[in-house]
Amino acid sequence: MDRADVAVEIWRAEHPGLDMTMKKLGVRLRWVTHHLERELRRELAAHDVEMWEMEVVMALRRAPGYQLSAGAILRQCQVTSGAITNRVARLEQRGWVRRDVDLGDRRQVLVTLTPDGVARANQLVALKTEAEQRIFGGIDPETRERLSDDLRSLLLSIEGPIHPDEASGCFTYPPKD
Amino acid sequence: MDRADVAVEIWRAEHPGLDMTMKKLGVRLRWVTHHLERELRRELAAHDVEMWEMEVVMALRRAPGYQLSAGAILRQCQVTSGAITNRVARLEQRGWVRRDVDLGDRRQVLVTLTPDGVARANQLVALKTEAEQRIFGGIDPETRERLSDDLRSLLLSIEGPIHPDEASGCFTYPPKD
DNA sequence: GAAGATTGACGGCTCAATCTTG
DNA sequence: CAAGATTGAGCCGTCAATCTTC
Repeated sequence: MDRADVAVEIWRAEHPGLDMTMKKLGVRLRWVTHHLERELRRELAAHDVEMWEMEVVMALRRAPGYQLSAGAILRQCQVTSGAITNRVARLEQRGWVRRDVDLGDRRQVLVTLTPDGVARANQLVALKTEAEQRIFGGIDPETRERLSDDLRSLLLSIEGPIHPDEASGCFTYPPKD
Repeated sequence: MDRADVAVEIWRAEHPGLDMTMKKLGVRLRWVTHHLERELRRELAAHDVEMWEMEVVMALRRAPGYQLSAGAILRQCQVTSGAITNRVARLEQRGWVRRDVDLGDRRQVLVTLTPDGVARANQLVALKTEAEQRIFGGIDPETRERLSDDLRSLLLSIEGPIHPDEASGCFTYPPKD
């Protein structure tokens, strides 16, 4: 009997016979994700890092040359362009990233991790891994892999496959609304 | 090849042999949840409702007598007490809820759905169900149920079982931090 | 003193408007 | 005109301090 079972009990009483699988699935997804983020937030807070810093730094850490355009960052972080402008500005002030105009297309701004930024990013990888292990370590590996595979199917059904070739488009978000 | 496969490719290249299951699991969880919330947000926006309104109203809709203490709402919505005070105040202003002092324990405030609030809540149930079907409808029922079951195991391993008897404690959040 | 709710300062995000470049 | 980034206004959440009631 988990949180989702209890939550849908009221609906089952009102509308017996209805399939509650999707409702339960939604509740469980939200809560597990919530716990994961909470755990990560705690881990980071102990090292004076905040979630938004990690999101940007990790996106750059994965990029070739530790460099991404502002637009590419916003697609990975799932926030608006205004938010990215502010985030990058704050990171620049702390000396973790550098901002340059793209000479090929002067509308774009290229954000690059500084050596300090790379060092910081490498710390964060470890912290993130610890948080993940603390949250996901409680179930047996078999269940964990099945879960990951099924979530993969679901994610594919929502946003379709990602082609690794189109490096720049890897994380592009569906058109707009 | 989904978003998670692409994202961990850089780590696989740097540290071959490492188990990436947990990392992928984390990425997929966050993105699926993100899509679910985005879909729900769009659905609600079309009816001039915002997420925070729905969270509070739905929590009350499920409660016996459509009534919950401010603290109970806070535990279901996963926000701080200050946020709840504001949310309830705004809902009260729109006439969806009523606020009364608990006569049994005058420290507590009891929040109750008004008839207008109940009507509104019933609309929202339908909207939420539509969003869920749009997000979860793309995979076969078998996978969906397995996914729900495995997430149940994971959620139980994180927060333990919930006893339906302790009605008031159903959604209580672990001590503090 | 502890628990529950409220308040206000502050931070970060969204949104729309604007500017620049293609 | 379209695309990318920046700006400022407004909203909402967190956090810490405060007040009331147990």
